[in-house]
Amino acid sequence: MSTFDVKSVRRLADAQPRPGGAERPCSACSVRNLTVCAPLNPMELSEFSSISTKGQVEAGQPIFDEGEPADHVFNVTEGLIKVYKLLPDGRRQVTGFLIAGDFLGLANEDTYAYCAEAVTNAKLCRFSRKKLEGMLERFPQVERQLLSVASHELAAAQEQMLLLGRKTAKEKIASFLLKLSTRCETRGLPGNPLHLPMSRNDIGDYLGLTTETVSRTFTQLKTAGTIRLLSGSRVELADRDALEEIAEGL
Amino acid sequence: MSTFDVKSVRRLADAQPRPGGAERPCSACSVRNLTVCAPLNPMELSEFSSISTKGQVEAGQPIFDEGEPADHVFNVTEGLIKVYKLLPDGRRQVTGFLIAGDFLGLANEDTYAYCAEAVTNAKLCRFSRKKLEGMLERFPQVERQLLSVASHELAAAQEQMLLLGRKTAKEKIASFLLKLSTRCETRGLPGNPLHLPMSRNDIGDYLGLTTETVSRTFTQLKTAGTIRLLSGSRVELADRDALEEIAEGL
DNA sequence: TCTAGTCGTTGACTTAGATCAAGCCCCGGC
DNA sequence: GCCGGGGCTTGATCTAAGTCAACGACTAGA
Repeated sequence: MSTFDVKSVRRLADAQPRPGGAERPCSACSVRNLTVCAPLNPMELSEFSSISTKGQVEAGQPIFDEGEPADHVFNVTEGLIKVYKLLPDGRRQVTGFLIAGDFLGLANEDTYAYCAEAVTNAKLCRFSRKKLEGMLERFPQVERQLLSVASHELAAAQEQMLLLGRKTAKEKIASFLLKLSTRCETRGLPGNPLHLPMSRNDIGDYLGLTTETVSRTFTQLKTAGTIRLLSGSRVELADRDALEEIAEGL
Repeated sequence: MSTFDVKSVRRLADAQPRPGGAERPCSACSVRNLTVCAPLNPMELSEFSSISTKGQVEAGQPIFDEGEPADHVFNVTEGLIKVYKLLPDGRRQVTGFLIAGDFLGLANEDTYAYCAEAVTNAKLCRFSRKKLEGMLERFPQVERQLLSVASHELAAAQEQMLLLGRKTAKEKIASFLLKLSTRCETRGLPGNPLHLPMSRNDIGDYLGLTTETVSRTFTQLKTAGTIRLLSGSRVELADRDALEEIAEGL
């Protein structure tokens, strides 16, 4: 396994491997059991890891843009990534926030259908798509895992459509906080209090709202005692049951 | 291959195979080259088809509901299916309209995460999930195809999130008409004039709008000469370029 | 042919959330 | 400690789309 970093290149997708890099092996990966690599045994993992490179991106840096050749796929191992699509006039829809263990770059076309950008400093594990596809024949369990990941993402996408199309601002915020909290917990990150490193604007673009409405809704929930806004962009979900009722429109 | 129909049962998912049924073989299937079966050669197809049953559903009949055990997956061979999710108070989000060649039931949980219902009389090809999973080991090209289908659906889902979160009513309607039109064309169905057998209400629930707004927006586009409303719930896309500009917010 | 019911259209009015416009707070650099 | 600037919050106002209500157009069945 080689390494790379993006101190000097604009995009992680363009970064060249740094062959001599000393890095923790995949077997010691913090998200070992959460990713597409999970079904591999140690020996297989070692072979599989030969096509991967580890890298890091600084907060605010793009990883790839919509329309670029989709040459790589990634595993997020640390930090927060946002994925979004744009309209010509600049309107933006954030389609997902990715955390440790999430897979990035699943696409069937030869170009990316969306942009990906680091929200915080982040670390990723990068695979050449071409090499990965070659590997899949030898490791069908990874392909199975990819299908499973895609199915889960599809279910999540449908849930998000329900949110975007039919929920009120309050319901959207409550759903967002709950889903992110449980997702963090399943990845070994603190779920309550919950860290929200993304801006109000990012949250708005994820929920189909404006910054102002996001802000107002947070204060509303705070005033009702349902959440508490802490320092360091942290939120405490003070009354989870209430949030759950709000999220479902009850 | 056996057959079944749902004259006497409420749900296609519950219908029992009718072993003696005389049916066209899979090799003569109208969507042969559009579905997950596409990568199979005639011999493989014949073996593969042994686990499938063909069936039909009448307009308005459910195929399965959210939360039911996800025992089957389906290929739509004829007609129109709608897929949707509900909130406890009845608000509904249609997450997709499926036509000939579409795959239904992709899910990774043991229960369906959404409801599926026939909009028009429809024909489907049904597979037991358990048997299908067993087959996948023998036919990795089908698994590959499933991953490809899932990736495409994921990209479409992200496109729909952009629509739901950030587009205006007019942009939503224009995007909807264009996308459905091209999708019909790739499946060998007429794309212009376009048949819209679903109700205004269904369209609204797909686009995050109300019936009234859908109706008003249609008249608006009609008045502008961009579309023409024909008899038999058909729409002519009179000015495709204009529609495309509207859809992208230009 | 009449009738009842469903779906679509149109109009009048309301409203959730957007927009516009200040301030405020917090953090980093000097 | 003192700016300076971005992000966050709050207030005032506006508007796209929702709601409520009526009516028209098909369709299916008596």
